[in-house]
Amino acid sequence: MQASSPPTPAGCDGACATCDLHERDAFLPLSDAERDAIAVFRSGSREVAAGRLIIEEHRRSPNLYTLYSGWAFRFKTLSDGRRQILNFLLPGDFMGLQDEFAEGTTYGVEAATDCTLCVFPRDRLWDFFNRQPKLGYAITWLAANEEKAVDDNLVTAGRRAAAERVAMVLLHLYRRAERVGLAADGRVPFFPFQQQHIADAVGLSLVHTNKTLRKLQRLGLHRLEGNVLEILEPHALEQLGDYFERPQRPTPLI
Amino acid sequence: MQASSPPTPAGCDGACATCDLHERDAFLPLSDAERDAIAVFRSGSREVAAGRLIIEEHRRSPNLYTLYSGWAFRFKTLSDGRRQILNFLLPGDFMGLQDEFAEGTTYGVEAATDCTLCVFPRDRLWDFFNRQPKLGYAITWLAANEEKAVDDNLVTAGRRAAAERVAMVLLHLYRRAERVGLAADGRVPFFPFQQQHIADAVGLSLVHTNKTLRKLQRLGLHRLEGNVLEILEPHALEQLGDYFERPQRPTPLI
DNA sequence: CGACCCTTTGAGGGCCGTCAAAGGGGGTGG
DNA sequence: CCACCCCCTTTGACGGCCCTCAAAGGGTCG
Repeated sequence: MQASSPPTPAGCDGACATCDLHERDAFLPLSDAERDAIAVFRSGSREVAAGRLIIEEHRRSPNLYTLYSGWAFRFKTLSDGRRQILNFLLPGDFMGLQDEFAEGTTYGVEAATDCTLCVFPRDRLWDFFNRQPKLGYAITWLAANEEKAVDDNLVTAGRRAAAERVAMVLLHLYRRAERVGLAADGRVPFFPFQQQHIADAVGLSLVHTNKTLRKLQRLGLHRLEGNVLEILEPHALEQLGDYFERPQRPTPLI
Repeated sequence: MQASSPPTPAGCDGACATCDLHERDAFLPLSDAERDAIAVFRSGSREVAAGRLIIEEHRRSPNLYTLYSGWAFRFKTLSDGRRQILNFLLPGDFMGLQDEFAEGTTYGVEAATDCTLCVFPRDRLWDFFNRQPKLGYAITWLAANEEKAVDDNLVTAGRRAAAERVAMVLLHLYRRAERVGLAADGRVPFFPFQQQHIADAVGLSLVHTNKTLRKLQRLGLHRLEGNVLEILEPHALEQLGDYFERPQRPTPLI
């Protein structure tokens, strides 16, 4: 099941001016001056292997990151080991802001697949805002957008029944993936999450998550086998999860 | 029980230069130029009675707000009426950012007590960022800080047992109130929430929330009667809720 | 005094968690 | 090339936490 892996993404050559992520229509176009400012802000890139931590819980990260390729997730753990996934990270997502303004990091970020990251030193953030208010505005946009995702997950964990939770998270992950070209035609060809991840995201136990996934699959709503996810009945999943979303407009990319 | 109400706060006279919230040491001091910029951004003030909506769900608000006085909360509802409270709002909190970047508002904000708000027209936000990058940075700070609160609530709803949830939310509300002078010495003299609010915040039913509150009260951890909340054993509540937090540093105030 | 809202308590059941163990695929080492 | 091991998935059994239903208690307001 772990055998298939996505085609290795085009590496980031370190030049933001030729960054191919910016070409995608999921993201807002940038002026040359803005690209230059981002290049100045950026200190380099970093590779993190699947399963390793990008940001450690309870330790202040000296860097902020943009996920350039791969899948990751943000999480918190309680002292007895219970883990809650807060939200998922896909290419273009910005991370590390929350602890800019706190005493210490309060969450961790783990790479679900091999990941490539753009690295931004935390201590250049204010200078970046100052030089390019428009990009500061863009970062605020990204922060607000991430909060919306956490809001949705909170409603899921707090108020949805098991089948509703699973329906919602499958649809959410598919749509996020489709938006950045990691899925198409109802199919995520390299779905990187195990059932434990889904359980940790929606607030169910692993066993009950499995039973619920099987139930929805028997109903023909989706297919999750190996690491291929297929959304067979998007409308039914929407209905079941009470989860309707308009297509997202292009977002900024730092 | 609804009889006692807090002393009416000093009204906002409309001049940010003399705003008394800024004097509190919970907030970062501002330069005169910054206060002026905020005054230009601000279009007026608004009063909302307890129980009324500040921001309506699914409708785009033309304004952003800072809560000047009172208690409020942000929430989402599912189509069958189930409601989840996302986070609580106290004086100094900024609201409305999330839908700046979305198609429509995806959450509502309700006043739990009579509230006074500073009103900021949404369409002046970019100009505000442009003129005062430092205050744009401050808004990002506020957004990131609010996301941290939602993160915590998600862990609560997703992974904590009933008693843990209740312990955590009581402690959280007390600390938030204490920080802005609405509580002291383990006592919140005008606690504005009903058990239904607590239930909606932690993801439990009203009945089970009541039973859990009574259980913790019998154990002597807290007292909640009428609209007075007393935290009797903060250390025990921390331990039970696995919820430890360092005192928060001063935050920006817009 | 009655209506209404919120709180409180009890009864019963179902959803979901925990425990346990088998199945299956891939990787590793012999 | 095969055997073994490990990780993940799957299924069953059982129990308990929490939800729903129901109704009484208490305070406030008209």
